[in-house]
Amino acid sequence: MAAYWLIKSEPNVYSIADLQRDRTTIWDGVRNYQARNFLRAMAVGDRAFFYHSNAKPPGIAGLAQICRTGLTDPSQFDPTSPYFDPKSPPNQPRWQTVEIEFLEQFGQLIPIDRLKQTFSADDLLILRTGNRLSVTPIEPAIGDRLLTLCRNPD
DNA sequence: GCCAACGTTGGC
DNA sequence: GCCAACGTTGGC
Repeated sequence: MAAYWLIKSEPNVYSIADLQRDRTTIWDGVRNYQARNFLRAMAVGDRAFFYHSNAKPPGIAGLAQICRTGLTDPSQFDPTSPYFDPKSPPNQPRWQTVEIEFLEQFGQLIPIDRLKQTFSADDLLILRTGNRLSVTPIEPAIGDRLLTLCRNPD
């Protein structure tokens, strides 16, 4: 049973257009244990809403699919990476992640205001004020409704 | 630029 | 283990 997730990215760092261009990417740089645990729980075939944070306006831009799981995030061992973690033991890496592939970019971005009109903070954890988790789960029924909204916003 | 809401760090 | 200080995220 494929699950839904929501992943956040600042579009000036990595956008849905970048994912479309690359087709796939390793979702590196997550350095929060709760978010990492969600990454560990992902399965191939799960779908992730791609949210643009720190954008004007912020909102859901597209959809991706998990295509590989259980990867060791290579950036934790790269001293030149902003995500370098010198405390991560090489024989027991702290940070795992997944590879995602582009599925679609929605015809228009679904701004956070629209999400708040349709869903509660219990439905979508990103709507909770002060929430900083970059990876969050979405219940199947909510995900179905959200996908319908994203594809038919008008 | 402001600030709420965390997570992390480090002294004790 | 406690907790104050600090840093970060991210909407507004």
